[in-house]
Amino acid sequence: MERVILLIDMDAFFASVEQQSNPSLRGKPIAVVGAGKRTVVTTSSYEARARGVKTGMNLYEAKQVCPELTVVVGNNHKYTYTCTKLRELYLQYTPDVEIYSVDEAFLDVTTTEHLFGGPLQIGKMIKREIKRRFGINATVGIGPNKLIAKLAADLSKPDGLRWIKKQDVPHVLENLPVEELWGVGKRMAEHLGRLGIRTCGELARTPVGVLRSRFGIVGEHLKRMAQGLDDSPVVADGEETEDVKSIGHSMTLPEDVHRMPEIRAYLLLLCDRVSFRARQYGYKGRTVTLIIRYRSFETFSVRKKLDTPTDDSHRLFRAVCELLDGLRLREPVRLLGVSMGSLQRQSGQLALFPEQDRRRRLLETMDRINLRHGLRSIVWAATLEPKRQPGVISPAWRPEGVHRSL
DNA sequence: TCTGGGGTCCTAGGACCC
DNA sequence: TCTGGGGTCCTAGGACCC
Repeated sequence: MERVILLIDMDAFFASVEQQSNPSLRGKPIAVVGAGKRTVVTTSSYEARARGVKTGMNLYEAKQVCPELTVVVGNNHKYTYTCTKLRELYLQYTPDVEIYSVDEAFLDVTTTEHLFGGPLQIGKMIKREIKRRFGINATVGIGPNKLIAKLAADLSKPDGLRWIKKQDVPHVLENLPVEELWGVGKRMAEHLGRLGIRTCGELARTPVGVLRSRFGIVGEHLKRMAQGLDDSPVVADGEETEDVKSIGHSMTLPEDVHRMPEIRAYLLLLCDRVSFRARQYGYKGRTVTLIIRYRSFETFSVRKKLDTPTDDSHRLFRAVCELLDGLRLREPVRLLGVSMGSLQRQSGQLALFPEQDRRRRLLETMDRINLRHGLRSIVWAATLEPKRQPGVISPAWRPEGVHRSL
């Protein structure tokens, strides 16, 4: 059966939520940012976008292009709450709801659309309900697969509703610039441009052999996308079959640091967060990555593989310190990151040695306290030193309970 | 006065084994 | 003594997404 997929995409989500909860912000150019000094624009209202404010700009830049800009420090709780409520709304139309990010969701309505008068009707109803309950605009894209649904939304936002039917796909794609495709960024577009390929139509007509020799496996994928083909399923929350691949945290420090004890203190904090999350998800990791960004913004990473997987913050920390000790830092450090990969599901077996068992019980106790009384109620003494204001939630965040593989 | 944070996937070179 | 090639694992980096 031909599939019918909806993509619901909130318009300027964080900014819209802020304008809704504070009426004095409505109709004004606003930007939602993190709490620290070294922050960037996470989302800007359409009024701000019209004046040139873009996601990723630092505050100085944003104020330059739009002096009347109102800057709002983001409130994570509002966005996560709204996201959770939106999910409940979507579930009224189909059980196949994939929360793709905090402000985007795919709905597979193939088997339920007839109950509601068709895909466009569902799109209209969802838009109306979102407006009524939350006061914000959403764009709905509809297509025979996720790729086209996403494209339909991108082409009709803000406050849009568009259905690209299967038979219309070639016509829509013919003169569409390749970078409009989901997965084709600036670099790939430049690459294709040098081959004389600028539109999806041109890309679709390029022999697959040419693309494969140039881009490898990605080339075959490009050709399929340019034809509007995409088999990827809508994966409902809780139905994920794939495991998480990596867990990491990074932070831009309030000030550049060069003293090793300070660097280690930040790293212990990061290791604590990473291993805490690994334990919550029930994963242990073997690959440990240390990410460093210098004051000059030069960024690099070093990794090592452990003999056995771990979810213990101090084992992780020891590995990170070994990586650090192997480096000669040439500049003050602006950002530090710790990531764990090669994850495997925790078997839950008892530790071989009593010492490990005691350690595990200690970690479990700390985790319980932190879960009950709020994160970082109890921490290792060495992590107390560095202070940092929380930033705005990443748009890729998903609410607890709908995160994959929990 | 500069430039966030969470991920996934792919590539390429070197080590090592058969 | 000198020659080969395939496969896998590991590490570093980059493109891309929200």
